[in-house]
Amino acid sequence: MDTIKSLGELSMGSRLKRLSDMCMKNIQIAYNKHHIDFDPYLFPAFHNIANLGSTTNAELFESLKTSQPAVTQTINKLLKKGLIESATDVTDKRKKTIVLSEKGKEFHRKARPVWRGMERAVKKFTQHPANSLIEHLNNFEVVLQSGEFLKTVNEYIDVEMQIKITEYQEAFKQDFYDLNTEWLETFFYVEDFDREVLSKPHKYILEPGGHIFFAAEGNRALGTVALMKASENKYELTKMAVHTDARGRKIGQQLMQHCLDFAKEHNYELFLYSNTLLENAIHIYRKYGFVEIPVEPDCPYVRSNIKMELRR
Amino acid sequence: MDTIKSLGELSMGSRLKRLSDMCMKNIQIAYNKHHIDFDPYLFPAFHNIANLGSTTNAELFESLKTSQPAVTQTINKLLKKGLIESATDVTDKRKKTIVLSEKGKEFHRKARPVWRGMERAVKKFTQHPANSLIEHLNNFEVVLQSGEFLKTVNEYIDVEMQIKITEYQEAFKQDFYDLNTEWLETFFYVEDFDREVLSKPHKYILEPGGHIFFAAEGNRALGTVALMKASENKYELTKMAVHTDARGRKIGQQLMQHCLDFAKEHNYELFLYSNTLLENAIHIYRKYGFVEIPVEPDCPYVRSNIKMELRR
DNA sequence: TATATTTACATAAGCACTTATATAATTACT
DNA sequence: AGTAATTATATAAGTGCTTATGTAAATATA
Repeated sequence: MDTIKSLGELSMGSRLKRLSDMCMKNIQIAYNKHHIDFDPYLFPAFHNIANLGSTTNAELFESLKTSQPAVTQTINKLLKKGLIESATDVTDKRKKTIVLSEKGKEFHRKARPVWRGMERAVKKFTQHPANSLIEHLNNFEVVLQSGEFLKTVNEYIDVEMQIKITEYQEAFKQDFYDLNTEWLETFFYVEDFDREVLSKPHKYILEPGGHIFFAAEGNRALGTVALMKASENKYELTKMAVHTDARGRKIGQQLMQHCLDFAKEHNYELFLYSNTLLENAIHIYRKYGFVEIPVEPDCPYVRSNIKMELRR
Repeated sequence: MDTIKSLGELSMGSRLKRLSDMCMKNIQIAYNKHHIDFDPYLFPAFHNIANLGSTTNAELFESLKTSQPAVTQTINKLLKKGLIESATDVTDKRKKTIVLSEKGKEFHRKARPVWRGMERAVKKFTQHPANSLIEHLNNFEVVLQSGEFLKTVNEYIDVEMQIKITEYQEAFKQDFYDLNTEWLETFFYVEDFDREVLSKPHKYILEPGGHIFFAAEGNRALGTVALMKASENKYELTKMAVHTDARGRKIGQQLMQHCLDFAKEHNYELFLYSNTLLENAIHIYRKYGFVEIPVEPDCPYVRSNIKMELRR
């Protein structure tokens, strides 16, 4: 027995509200499952701010079609979450200029595949012909209630978040530089020679016969690694870097496995330089079959105090 | 610029909520316009209680598919409005038996044409094929925002509430009795002879060549009037009564106009007995052309102190 | 038969909105 | 130029839901 459903067109308002609640709840669960700290109610406002670049309370009020206090309240929530920043306008002190914070921009990049997954799932269950609005609502409600929608959302998000290892591509040139300098800055410091090599991958890595790979989520590079030719079939595994907000997704290991497969296929012998400070990295190297060998006196990296090679 | 709309499937939750709010607001306006003191949010619960006859908190919880506290809160609102009554169950003191109050039943009868109008309007704008849920929502939102929905709802409600004057019909026999005794009880008292005549309209009015008319809203009689044959072409206008909760809808005047038209067509001369206490009634009689004439000594009604006839 | 568990309903607090109103800063008007 | 009107945003209080928890009555269990 379902009164609201059986009333059909007569309780359209309650019906829409109930469906909205169910929809929001499902989306919230999907966010949680993928460790996205976000609230579905904030989405339209956040998306709008991200799209406009810089906006104001009044502008959001205009495009969100809610009440002006609702906009103020939403802005406050986004501020509290640290996803946006606001400042009083210089020319008009009544206005507040709202922009995404660094955290907000980072979040936006991170959440994009999740949103793509959600959109695809909603479309799957709602983009089909029906003879009335109620019929559409009935259909959608069934998949929301049965858990089928949630299952599909999660599947689609997983697909969208899937990491693919790709060859070097020009679109990722800047990422190659950024990903590497980021961790260098964290653990050591970026030398001029690093900058030179990282900004000219063609000259220093690809043209001499080496390879660069990226771990990409959609069109976003989350990690990289390079194989630099040392001699005829000896290659140095280097320039491995993973984006900080992609930690825990085993991207380093996927890149490593790809290099190993690639090396085996082409009959390459691999070696690498590292530093004992980087315990996690070295742990992974060992796990994948690298063993420590003596560092030669003329080691090219000042920061390296350990050399390893792949035991075949 | 409409962010939520342009996001399409991606902001389905917010979209449904916004539409629900718009829908509820429109319905609320329609209620107000027709002087129905009701809240669209209460509708599913109220309808359920009316349909089940007697129910409990738990039963409503089951069929409304909301949270149990929401049911309690809704029940409290309905109690506050006096539309329902609740009592602790005799066999299980935890339970609360909920039934419509007299006011609730009366309201239910009164609101029925309004609901029919609302349902027809929603169906008009949502019962058509579309290729996706979003398309349906877009279409419905347009008519909600433009005011077209509201206009149609009001029109349809007006049609559903329209009063039609009908000949005597057996289905309204009890209404003929009830409508008349109700006002007699209010102003005077019901005599045995009243009961006799009102319960046997065939014997006392129709068979002697008289007529009975009803003012009906759908299948509900809201008012009645009779023309009793006094002599060959002289008829007494009598038994005029209008339901209390239909006051202000000019039902008395419609019945009166019908009698005048009918009398003219059949070349009847009309007269009536009344009481000067009934100021409003006498005002209307005068307005429609009745003028006071002397009451004969053998006046058949004890309660009448005034006699009027139609100046042709 | 006494205690634990379950059931039916109520209460409290929170959330995302709403309307009504306040508070500044800016613009219009005479 | 000084006051009034308008604009941009904030605050307060209310609404209809939610989840979490409380309370009393009925039922199960030992």
